[in-house]
Amino acid sequence: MKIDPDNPAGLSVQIAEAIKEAIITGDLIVDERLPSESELADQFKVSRPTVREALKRLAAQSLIRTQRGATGGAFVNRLSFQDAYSQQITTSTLLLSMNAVSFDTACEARYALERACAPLSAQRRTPDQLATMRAEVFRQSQPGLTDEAFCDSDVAFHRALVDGAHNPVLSYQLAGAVEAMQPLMNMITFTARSREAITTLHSRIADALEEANGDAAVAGLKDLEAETRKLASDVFAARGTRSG
Amino acid sequence: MKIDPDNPAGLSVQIAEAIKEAIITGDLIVDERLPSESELADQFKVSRPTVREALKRLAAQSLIRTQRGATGGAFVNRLSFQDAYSQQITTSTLLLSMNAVSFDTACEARYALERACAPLSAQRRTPDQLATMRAEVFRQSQPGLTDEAFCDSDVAFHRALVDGAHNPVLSYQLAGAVEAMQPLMNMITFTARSREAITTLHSRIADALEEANGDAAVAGLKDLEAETRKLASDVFAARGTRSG
DNA sequence: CAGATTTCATTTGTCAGACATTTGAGGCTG
DNA sequence: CAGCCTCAAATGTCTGACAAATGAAATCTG
Repeated sequence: MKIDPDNPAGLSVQIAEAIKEAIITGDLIVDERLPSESELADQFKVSRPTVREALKRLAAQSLIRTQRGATGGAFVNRLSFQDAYSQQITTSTLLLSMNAVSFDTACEARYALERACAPLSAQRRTPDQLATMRAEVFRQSQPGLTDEAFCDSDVAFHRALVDGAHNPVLSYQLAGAVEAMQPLMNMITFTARSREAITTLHSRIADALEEANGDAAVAGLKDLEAETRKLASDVFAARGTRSG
Repeated sequence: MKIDPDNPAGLSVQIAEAIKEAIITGDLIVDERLPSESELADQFKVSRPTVREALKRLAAQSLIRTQRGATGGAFVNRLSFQDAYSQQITTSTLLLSMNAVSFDTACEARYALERACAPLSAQRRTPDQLATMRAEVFRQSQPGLTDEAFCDSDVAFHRALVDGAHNPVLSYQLAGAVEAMQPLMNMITFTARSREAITTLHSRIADALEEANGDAAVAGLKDLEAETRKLASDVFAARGTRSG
């Protein structure tokens, strides 16, 4: 772990990188305690605040956790799927909102990824997950639902579909894609008729998964993608030029 | 932006969350300059080092960038796809290495996601991307290649396939899945015969993309997945029980 | 001697003030 | 007008200090 005081990147950045590297390479293993801030400051020949800034960087990425008290200190954190989810969702949301990603592009990506899950989900979905989807379909058919509630239900439906694949890596990867779409979806006001079309397609997809028919589920998702994109293009067209 | 001094989470965490929220909701827009550290310290009624720790947390997530000098300060950063890539790769790599994700699970996820790209890539891949794939196939067929170089070439091949879909959101999502697999792939020593099988399948997939035949590309990827998993199970079986 | 209580050392969290370094802006000079 | 210089503003870093949390050891009590 060598630190160059003249490196323009900054001392705390270098220290953070060094520790991060040690974690990735396995030099520091999960739940291992790092030296105390004072000891690290001595080792790296810097002051304690500088070390602290480095540790904060790592804590922001859930790479370490800190604990106060006599036996406290910084510990290498086991990155949970839950932590990874939330990081991914934040990153994806910002990426989409800051880079003027078109609705079509995001939509295409989302449904392409979901179609990847569908065959697995058709084989493995639990009765519980199927029930969740049915319940969300029912909720979506209720009149008087706000747009926001409809979108929430939509996310819950798709989440159950993805989780049905029983592959945590897939679920993790898709969490970002599905959730990050929500702000874009919320820009759309759904008419009663368009809601009905979507709900019907959801129902069809649930049927396909119940019958363990992966191909039918994929086909249903394709139709749903087409419907969603058509709906969005209508909305954006009606609003005039501000579709960016 | 209210800060509770008694909140056990810590002041710097609360400040970081408050600013992050302001960025996500759009109260702070891209390239907008935040107040100086001293001003923030006054606003939040905390000391400057505390503000700094909060800013470092945000910088670690590429949410802000800092610049020294007279016109310097902290600016809201436009999260680039490049930044998002590297964050995703780090997160995915750690997630896989720290949670004992089985090779099968990771492999299944990776190929499921790639198959989602294949039909799009078949329609849109540029001649350049096709040439990259051909070049990597050629490189893989060279004798005397180290295992590591073979894996690198494998990643490059699949990267070209994914980028061929010309959907930056898909590329971003898959970067993590493909790259995070590399450490697991590197655990495998490839025999000459298994390399040949993989290279042949790569060639077949490139053919399918050249002919704009998405179905054939998907079929090729399915065979490749089967081959990879068979290969891995053989390797792990040969090594005895330590296949976790 | 066993268990409960108190004290204490360790470590992180926060603060205050200071100096070093970078860097653009404005003024000065030729 | 162009080039150089000075200066102010802001971040980066350091020193030293105190507060708060917390587990462990020492002490007290039955």
